Amino acid sequence: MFVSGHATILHADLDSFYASVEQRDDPRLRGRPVIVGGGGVVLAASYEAKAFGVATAMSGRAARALCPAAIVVPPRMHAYTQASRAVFAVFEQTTPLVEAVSVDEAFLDVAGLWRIDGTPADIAARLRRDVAEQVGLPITVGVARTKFLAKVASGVAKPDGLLVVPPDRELEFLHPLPVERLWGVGKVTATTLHAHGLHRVADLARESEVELVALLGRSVGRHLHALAHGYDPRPVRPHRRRRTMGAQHALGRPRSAGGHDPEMIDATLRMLVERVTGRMRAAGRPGRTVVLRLRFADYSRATRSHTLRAPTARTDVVLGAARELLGLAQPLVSDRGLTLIGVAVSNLDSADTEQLELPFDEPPRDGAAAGHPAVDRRALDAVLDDVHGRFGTRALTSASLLGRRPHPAVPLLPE
DNA sequence: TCTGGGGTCCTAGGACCC
DNA sequence: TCTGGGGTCCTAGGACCC
Repeated sequence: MFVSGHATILHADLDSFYASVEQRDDPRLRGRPVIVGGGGVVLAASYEAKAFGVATAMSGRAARALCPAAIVVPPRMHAYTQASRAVFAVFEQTTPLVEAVSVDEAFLDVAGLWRIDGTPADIAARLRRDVAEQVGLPITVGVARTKFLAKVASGVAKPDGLLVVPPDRELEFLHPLPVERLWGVGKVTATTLHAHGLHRVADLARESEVELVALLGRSVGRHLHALAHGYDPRPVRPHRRRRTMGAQHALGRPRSAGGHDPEMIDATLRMLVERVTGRMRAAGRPGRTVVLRLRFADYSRATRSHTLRAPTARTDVVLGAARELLGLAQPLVSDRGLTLIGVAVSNLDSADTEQLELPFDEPPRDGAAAGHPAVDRRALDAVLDDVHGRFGTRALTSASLLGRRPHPAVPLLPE
């Protein structure tokens, strides 16, 4: 067993985030069952509502049936974003090693703060107090030696709690828990495990890695075997960058047999692309792969993607690609009836890379860009110097892309 | 329970290159 | 000419998370 090291990782998780913000901002909602809902679905439920069985992602109708007294309020995304920023500011003032998991959740590594700020348990207690005083929201913190155990600990400690898992008592804490508590065990995996008589983490820990891999596949099998033994080497990684940006919209079931009006679908597509590319430009993150997501009346799904030659955040370019992809999927659309449409862009770069463009006099044909008659050699050298100065030698490696894939607007990508 | 909107990671086959 | 192995990129689908 691997029990060396101290419990220095915090998992901080705001309780029923959206609902807590609503209760904070409207005293009449405090102590009462509150549902934040939009589009007929529960986005968040206060603990008073959860006591009736109301859960996130449940349909509004089902939630009202369980808890007729619940107060339903529409979401105020802007308020939640503001609250999230304020909470993350408290995290950052605790330690620079903050890894955001979502708007309401983060890992903090406090290993280096022991001497100055006290034990991790002290730091966690202070963090909870600071969030309550400065932002007015309840937050639960789990403290353990690994990210996974810290996360499980916060889950067990909810709501408004604090739980430390000492390194020498990890398995004692972990093994009685149901397998669904493991990060990465969802509906499908849980069903598979149950079918083989595996219900608790202890059951999992008794299986060999080979057996779990045979049952669940290489990645999931290995992952769960490691977690069941308390092994999780993943470090807290601050400043992780988003890899995709997307937007989607549910259309509802088509009324006529012919499906939704094509003009309405195109307008939706345009709206989604504008939303995504607007966010990309604001974040300075152009991207290369355009992904169209579709869902149909029978709940089947499909994705179609296209990778562009150069990253872009331009609405017209992304919209053009998205329209082509929709055309590609037209047989499915007319066959099954469209109920949801989504656009995402992945392969995101940083803006610095997009601005570094090589000024060709005319689009080069085949062959290496360097030395090509259409290329201004001095301009190329200037760009390479600039790239080298900004990104170092790795960027120069990337500049060889030019020779392989000449294009009028090829960016120089630092890998 | 018939489902919103935003993400991450893994797998697998085919194209293509060396 | 036949044959092999290794690696990367692209596309599509699926499980999972909040």
